[in-house]
This record gives sequence, structure tokens and C-alpha cells, in this order.
Amino acid sequence: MRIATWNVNSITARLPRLLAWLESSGTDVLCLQETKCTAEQFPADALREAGYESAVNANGRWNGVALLSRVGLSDIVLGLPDGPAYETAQEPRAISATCGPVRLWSVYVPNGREVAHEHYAYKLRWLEALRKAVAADAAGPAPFAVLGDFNVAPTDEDVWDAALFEGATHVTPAEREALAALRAEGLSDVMPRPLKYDRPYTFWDYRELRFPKNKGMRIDLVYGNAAFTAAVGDSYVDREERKGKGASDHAPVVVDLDL
DNA sequence: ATGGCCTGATCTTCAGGA
Repeated sequence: MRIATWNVNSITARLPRLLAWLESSGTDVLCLQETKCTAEQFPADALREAGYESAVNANGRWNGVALLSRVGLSDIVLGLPDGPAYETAQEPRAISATCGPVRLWSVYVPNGREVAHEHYAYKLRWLEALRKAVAADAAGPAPFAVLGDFNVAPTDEDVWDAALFEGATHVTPAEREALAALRAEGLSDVMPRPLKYDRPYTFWDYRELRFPKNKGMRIDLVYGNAAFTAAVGDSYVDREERKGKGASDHAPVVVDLDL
């Protein structure tokens, strides 16, 4: 089966490309982030016509995550148990479900904005809540993975110019240690192949011609447990989907599983 | 040499993204 994760930067704006990509890629399960819609606005009918069930955690113009599946969708959980609030409310940044043989989380980790910003402390709290939420499944025998926009580049190799990011969010030791703590629960970083160039970046800012210059970052990650990673046959970043008019600023990360 | 974007809502301007 083929699963994928994709920060679509508005499912409304991306719907034509999303439907075309689901068909062309043959994806069975898709983890979505930044749907930027309310639950009511989510295009569940169009997706159902394309053959996919939807599970959605979304509440407006920011954030929003979802799972699409054509191989079953059950035991849906909205949000992180005991997840931290930002300002007054919990934001829709996580959703999990069982899709055929695998249990998955689709996550949109807070950005952090600046290291001195309250959003950065919130980001670290959120990652710790994620660790606690997935620990049991990560150590379990059944195939399990956390996929999404982690908003952290795991190593300096995951940004096009590490010096440029000195002191910025996404590369700080504390953020990377939070990822290491996740891995310590039994998860491994499933490294995708790049379809071009030497590094599998997944995000290129819209500004400053970052995509044509390949000034990207690898921040969309697939963290799988032992049973999941043992089933991985191939993984790649579909950079073709970052091209052209109407593209998201993130490309899908695809994982093929022998399950 | 420099700077170059996109989205949705509060809608001709802004917050947020990373």
C-alpha cells in the first residue's frame, strides 16, 4: 500500500491539484496538514466521490489536519491527549486513525516563530505531548507511524544553508532533542529519496525563487516504529508537485509499504 | 546588483507561514 503526507497550505485552494495527485499517485492513505478550513468547509463529498473516506480536525483559517483513506478509516482520535493550549484553546494540529493494517498520526507541529516567542515554548510543549501520546504505539508490535509537518529540520543536512539558520527556529538543539526523544520511544526517521539533487527537501518557501534554486528544508517527516519501517519498500519526495502555478509550498512525501 | 510569495479574512491590508 502507498501512504503519504502533504502540507497542502489550504485544502480549498489545493483541491484540484489534490484530486489529480491522488489519482496520478495511487495513494491509499494521505495525511494532510494546513487544511485552513472549518470542518464544515472540508471537501469530504468531492473526496468521497474520488474514493476516499475523510477524518478531519479543523476549525478555521489556520492549522487543520486530516486523514484520507481508501483502505479503511476507524478508531479516529482528534487532537493530542493532554495537548497544550495556545492562548486559550487547543489548536487542531493532530489526528490519528487506523487505516487498514497501520495506525497513523497526521501532525502539524507549531512553527515556533522566534526562539524568544511564546510560540516556541508552546512548540516544545506540544512535541513533548506528542511523545507521550505515541509512546505506547511506538513501542508496540503493530505497524505505526507519525507523519506530518514537524517544523523541525532534524540535522544541518536538512537545510540548504545551516549558517543562515543560526539562532532560528527549526534547527535549535532543543527542537532536535525533542525529535530524538520521539525516536527514543521506538520510532525511526524514514528517509525519502530526492527525485532530483542530493537532498530530499520537502519545503521551499514561495519567496525568493527558493524552489528553482533548490533552497529547501526537510521538515515533513515520517517517523515509523519497527514493524512499520520493516515494511517500507520505498520512499520519495514528489517534488513534481511543488512545480507550477497553484502549488503548495510543501511537496508530498510518499512511502510504499509491503503490507 | 537586487529582490522576487501565497492564503483567507478582519478584505485595497493584515497575520501567519518557516
